[in-house]
Amino acid sequence: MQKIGQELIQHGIKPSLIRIKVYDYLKKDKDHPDAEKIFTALRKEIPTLSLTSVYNALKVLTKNKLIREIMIEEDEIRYDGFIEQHAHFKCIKCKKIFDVNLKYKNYLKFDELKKAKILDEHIYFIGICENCLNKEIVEHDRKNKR
Amino acid sequence: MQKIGQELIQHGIKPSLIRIKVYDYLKKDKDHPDAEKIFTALRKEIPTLSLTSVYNALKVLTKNKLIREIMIEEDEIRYDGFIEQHAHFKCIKCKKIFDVNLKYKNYLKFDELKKAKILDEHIYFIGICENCLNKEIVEHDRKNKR
DNA sequence: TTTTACAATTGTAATAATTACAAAATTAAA
DNA sequence: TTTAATTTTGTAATTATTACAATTGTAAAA
Repeated sequence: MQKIGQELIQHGIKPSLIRIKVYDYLKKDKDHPDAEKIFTALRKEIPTLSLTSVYNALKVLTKNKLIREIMIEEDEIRYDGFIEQHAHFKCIKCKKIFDVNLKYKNYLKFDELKKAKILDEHIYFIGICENCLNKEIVEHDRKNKR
Repeated sequence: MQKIGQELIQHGIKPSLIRIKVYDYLKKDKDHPDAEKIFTALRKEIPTLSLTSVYNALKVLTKNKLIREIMIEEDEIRYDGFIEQHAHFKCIKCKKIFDVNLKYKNYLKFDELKKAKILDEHIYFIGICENCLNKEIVEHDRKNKR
């Protein structure tokens, strides 16, 4: 908690309670939550909390590169408390986003990007996760049972 | 034009005028337009065209994998008439999306995805393109000129 | 050709996540 | 303590996309 405050300061962010709590929450919830989920969770501790404040905190944290926005399907922004290079997999059934470890090459060697300034990069997959696939099989068997 | 109709049929899409025109437009406009831009362009030929119809056509084409949706910044869907594997680079200044040729390995070997069903994958970069970088330099020089 | 059925198109209204903005509260500085 | 600056809150606005019902168009059957 104290340590998180330090981390914010090191990244040029004034460590207000909300910012600390939002960042702390993102470090603990590995499911890549959206603003609403963070809001609902933190409201239990901070009853006066507003959704706008959560968005504000997320914006500041993103701008200072402590967290990352994940845009996969267009109707929501999800947030990731870890900025180390990794990819994502989003299940279209359960909407969960999973981390995917990915040690890939430095793409900057590609001609088209040589003279551009790269600020961010993202790799993601969309599909159906193992768990939801199994559910589908069970469902299918149930319908065709004799 | 006839050929495009054939292509739709081959992908199980009934080749209506709007669907043909939308797909044809996407094949020609390499700037990865959004629905609005397509609508504005095609309206000149088809005065009765509605924006909803453009969205409908784009949905059908996407579902049948003739085109691809590109979600990079959360406030818009851009469309790509080419489904061959490639990445994108979006400039945050001019909002253009560029193609990036990318011959990368088959990621499916990664453990996390072994048992999942992958339907789609996407790689993109965000930054400032060469052209906009140059503009910034010019602007900077102009301010500091002696 | 007429009838019928079905699919495509249109127009309007709804949706909903995010942002804008101004007022209130809090914190830091003088 | 007073003042200034920043953070937080609440409400309203924004806006791309979707839902939906009505209309139009198309193609097959009689």
